Amino acid sequence: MKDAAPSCEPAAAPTLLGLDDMLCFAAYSASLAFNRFYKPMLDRMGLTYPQLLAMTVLWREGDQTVGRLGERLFLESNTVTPLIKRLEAAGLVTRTRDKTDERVVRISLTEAGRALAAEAVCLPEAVQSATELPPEAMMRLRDDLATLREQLRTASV
Amino acid sequence: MKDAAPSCEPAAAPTLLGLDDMLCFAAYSASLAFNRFYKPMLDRMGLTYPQLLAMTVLWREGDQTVGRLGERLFLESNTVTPLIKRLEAAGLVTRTRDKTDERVVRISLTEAGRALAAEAVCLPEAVQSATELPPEAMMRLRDDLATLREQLRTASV
DNA sequence: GAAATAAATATCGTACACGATATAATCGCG
DNA sequence: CGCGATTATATCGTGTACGATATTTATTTC
Repeated sequence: MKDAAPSCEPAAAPTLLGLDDMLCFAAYSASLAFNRFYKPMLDRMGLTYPQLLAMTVLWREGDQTVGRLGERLFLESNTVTPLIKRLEAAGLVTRTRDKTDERVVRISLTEAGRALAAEAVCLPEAVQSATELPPEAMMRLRDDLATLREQLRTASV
Repeated sequence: MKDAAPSCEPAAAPTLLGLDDMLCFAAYSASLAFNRFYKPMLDRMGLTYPQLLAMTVLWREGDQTVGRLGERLFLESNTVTPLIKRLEAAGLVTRTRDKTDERVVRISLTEAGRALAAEAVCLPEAVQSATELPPEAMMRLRDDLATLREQLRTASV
């Protein structure tokens, strides 16, 4: 049986979990907490958190297309397009149509965008000192979350 | 030294992390993945994901004020108020001003709201079968995320 | 007990997420 | 070559998040 959407057949003794018992809420609230933790630093950089992620891809992996950037961030064009337009309006990236395939929009860093990388290197430091999590524990948590994400992604297809 | 906002003093050898090295991105993308994973089930229930969380608190902990609900979800009134108003419009909750303190809005489940709990019990099952994560591993991941959230929260204050 | 203050909720503007759909360019196939 | 299908990006509407601020009610303080 190949059902696309996860279905519900009540278990033997199904229990209604409390908020603090739910893995999804732990991930949700931790993600929001990261956003708030970064906020003062990102404000100084003139970026939002999703914009930081997009810039990170550009800093580390060079020019991107809208589609490729969406693949990296797990977002669709309806989210990426306006985000990139705001980065363009801020003078951090340029958007140019690919000459050989006019459907593709190529995103490149400007000098200002490249320069901003210098201010981003402190973010991991801040996380490290805030959590005081040993690097190995942090890496394990990160990898566990990445695995979880992939399991949820492949399960819902 | 008691600095409110996390500051940045470049480390000895600061490195610009890649997307997949960042714990914050792991949490962010896992949280989005949960949202997408739940979506088909939540659609059948007529709820969004944050609405499910609010309903979960009401199911498990009874009537709530706007403020108390915000504390549980780590959200402010500017997010909770419109969310609850949509639940009210859907006939799942009622909003009544507290008689003894007219500033307070008390949120209560309607019969329809209470009945919806029956459909929510399958969500943990779906997560379990999608991830095939041993209960102990799931609980550890959940608790690690809760700890991380608290560390980020107290650090940014 | 009236003014200042604080507390609880709500409103507004901006920026995501995302389903649905539109638009435009390229590809595939007869 | 032509035309339907596919691909890449963009647009639109709804629902969060959240900073700033408004509004209403309660509390404090003089």
